[in-house]
Amino acid sequence: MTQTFEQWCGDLEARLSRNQQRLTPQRRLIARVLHGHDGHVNVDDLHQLVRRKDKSVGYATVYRMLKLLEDYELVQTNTFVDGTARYEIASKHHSHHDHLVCKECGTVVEFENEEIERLQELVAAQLGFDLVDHKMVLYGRPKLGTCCAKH
Amino acid sequence: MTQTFEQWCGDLEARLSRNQQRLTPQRRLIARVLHGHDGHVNVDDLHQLVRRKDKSVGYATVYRMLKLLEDYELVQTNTFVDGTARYEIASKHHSHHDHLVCKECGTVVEFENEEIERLQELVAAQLGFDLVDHKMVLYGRPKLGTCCAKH
DNA sequence: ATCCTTGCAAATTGTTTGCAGCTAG
DNA sequence: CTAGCTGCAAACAATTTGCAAGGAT
Repeated sequence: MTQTFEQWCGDLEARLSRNQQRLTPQRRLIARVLHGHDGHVNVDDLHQLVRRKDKSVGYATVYRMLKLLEDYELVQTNTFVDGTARYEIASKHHSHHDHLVCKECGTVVEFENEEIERLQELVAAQLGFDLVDHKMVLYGRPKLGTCCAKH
Repeated sequence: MTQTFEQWCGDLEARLSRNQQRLTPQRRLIARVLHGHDGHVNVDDLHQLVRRKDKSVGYATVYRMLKLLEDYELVQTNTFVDGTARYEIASKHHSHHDHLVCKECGTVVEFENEEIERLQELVAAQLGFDLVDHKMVLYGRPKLGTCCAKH
């Protein structure tokens, strides 16, 4: 279930104004670019993309915006590709997914698995916790010599 | 199933000499401290601990040693506590475990779950991969107001 | 007028590297 | 002697921060 930019940005604006913060043109632009991207952007690329629309936007603004979105849980941060932070939009209206990384070529595949999620809740419960969030990354080698994307 | 330091260090020495590398006093010391620690050490603390035994050991040596151990898969690296790298010994003789982090106080709890591991292999297989490795971190909030360790 | 936000540059943090000297084989 | 290893300091990369100026309420 995907969410339109307007909906997502509405969430953002609500959160911002609740904290007497503003949805400035720069922030809206960054939000739009991020929402349009298919995920796993790093800061550098995001900054580049934003600059294609507005040369004046600075690096720090992108970082600060991402931090905001992170705090508001409107993006999900990953570091599994190459250690540097990568971002994808997230919200309760987007269904949760996890990632599998190909050890051969680095391609990232997304997947969902209800069963595992259920077991994770169970495990947490057994340890005395309510499961709030989780990160799971699988690392695989492609079967049959055929690789996911490249080669 | 835990492994003695001697066994683990044997593995290390074997790997090293296979690559005409040496188990120097510094490296042995770092190995010993690391093996004695109960896990999730960061480089800084490890360096401190090592220095309590030998003031002369430098920061870079610790980093280089950890990289070695990582390459040889004799340590497992985590970054989930605060983003900086933390290490714990690992080997085929140590059973695999995953982590749950308390959102309240940051305490890390370890657990194992056969069922989830099986499902992970299944998911990978369905996507056309052989599962090589995985990382899973659960984030939880303690039930009943009682918290894991602190407070 | 106040307070949030911005871009820039400088600062910080975590980690890696170059190098001259040292050490084991 | 050769090759690996060390400590130190400098280099690096990713991210954060201080600050003076700009803009919204």
